[in-house]
Amino acid sequence: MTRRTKIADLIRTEPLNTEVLVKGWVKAFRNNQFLALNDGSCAQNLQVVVDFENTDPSLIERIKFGASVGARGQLLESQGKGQRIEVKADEIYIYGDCNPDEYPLQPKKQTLEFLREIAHLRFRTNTFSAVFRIRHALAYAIHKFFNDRGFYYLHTPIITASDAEGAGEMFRVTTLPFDKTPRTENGEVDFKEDFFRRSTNLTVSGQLEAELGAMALGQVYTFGPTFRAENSNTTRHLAEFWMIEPEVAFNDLNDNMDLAEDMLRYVIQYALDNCADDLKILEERLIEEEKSKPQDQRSEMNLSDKLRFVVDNRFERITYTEAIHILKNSNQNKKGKFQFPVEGWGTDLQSEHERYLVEKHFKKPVILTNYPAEIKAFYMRQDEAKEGVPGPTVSAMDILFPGIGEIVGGSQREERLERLVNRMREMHIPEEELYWYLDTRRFGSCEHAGFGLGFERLVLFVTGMSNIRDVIAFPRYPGNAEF
RNA sequence: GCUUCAUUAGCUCAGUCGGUUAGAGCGGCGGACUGUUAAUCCGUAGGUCCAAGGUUCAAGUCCUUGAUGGAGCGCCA
Repeated sequence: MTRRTKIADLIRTEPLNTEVLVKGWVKAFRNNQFLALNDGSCAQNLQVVVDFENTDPSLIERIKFGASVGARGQLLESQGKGQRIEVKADEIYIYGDCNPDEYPLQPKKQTLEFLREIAHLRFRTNTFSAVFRIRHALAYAIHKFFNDRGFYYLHTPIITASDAEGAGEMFRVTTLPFDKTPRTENGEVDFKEDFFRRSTNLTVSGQLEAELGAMALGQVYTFGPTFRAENSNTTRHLAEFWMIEPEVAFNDLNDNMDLAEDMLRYVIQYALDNCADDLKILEERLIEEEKSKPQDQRSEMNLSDKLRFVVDNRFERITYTEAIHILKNSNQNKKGKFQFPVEGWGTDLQSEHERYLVEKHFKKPVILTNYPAEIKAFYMRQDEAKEGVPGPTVSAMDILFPGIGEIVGGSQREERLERLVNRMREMHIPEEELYWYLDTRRFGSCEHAGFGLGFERLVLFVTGMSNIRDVIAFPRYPGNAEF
């Protein structure tokens, strides 16, 4: 009995003139004779040559686009031009029929919007199978990067009682009945009756818990799902997404930037080294897409050039204050071409400003640092006053990528108890609720830093896809939790 | 949440100034061909023009409201 071989292995080892058994799905069936088979193990299809004169016609009839089939036969050098090897089938097996009358997928170009509506089937397209193989490779590369550097993978809770993380609206987690919620004497919902005996939510960030781990394990990272109940309708936001959050004791802002930059460069290089075929599929897709765009909107670099460019060049590092200066003096601003004119120091940058810095001015990834304290989170380390900087700043850093915007947000953390508590009071963050966080500053506190990397934004960049809903299997966003 | 664009065959789209019976390509189905590469060739079926209301002699086409989808903005990773 021949054992099944994966197509990727056959293509790699090419065991010519041996009997093989392959199983997969029909991608094309030409001429009643040439069956293109894909089993998901790689981007390439394997050609199976069917001896249509000596095969039961009722069997051949069932070889339809999308059907699950198997073939047993000799692996031979291909007589045709498009491929090196092929299987000359002695036997064809039909495992699952696929009625083309009802099957929504067709062997032709389909819009991403249409495929999103049939996300349960879109894995079967070349584009999405490539995206999800690359997504896997990137996830693996991230674990490898951190593991090789002596980081510990820390699983932080998905359900949290703290709503003080300040990273956005949260989804409530409860087992209380909606029709007759238990009430206290004051008429408020009585969370003492709830599952956890208190109000709980889905996490918006594992950072605070990661900091706790870093204060003993030294270097930790999280890689898990994150939930934001914001009513965000953009190509770069999801209600449920995956985030990587390293946290390192004794690191300062510069170490933090180095770590983030090394990591991004490493994982992108990993994709270049290990996902060439899949990247090629996506690159060709992009080239086709570009053709329908007006000349001035076409990008100068193709996908692999863009990735190599990021790997080969240091990111530009500038302070928020310097960025404001560049923006104010830009021709774009002077000519009034920004929809939002660059205001004075202290307000957050609009995405058109970030895009200008990354895509027009520096033409490479940019790390913006030392933002005004006013517009950043309470836990970020307060900078010493500096000449030429109009107001208090914090040791924050945002990494901006072309086409994506913010891909990483991080900071050196405020390790000085008194400063941290003062800041929390100013920002009305309840100290009692975060006593455990403050304990790290009470006992053996030290300099430390970390950041959050939006995994889907990374996948977006590497795959060259344009909507974040197309780089996660089953996207959750306002009004949509299908599948 | 705001702004804006779209919604016509299974899919992608065309449909002129409001005017007769709404078209194409791909896909499907039937057939031919048989070393093909999104095979090719011939034939064929397929429509609640997103929904409701309105204007008009007449609406796929104009107006109002709503639904869904895209893009941009805000919030951020």
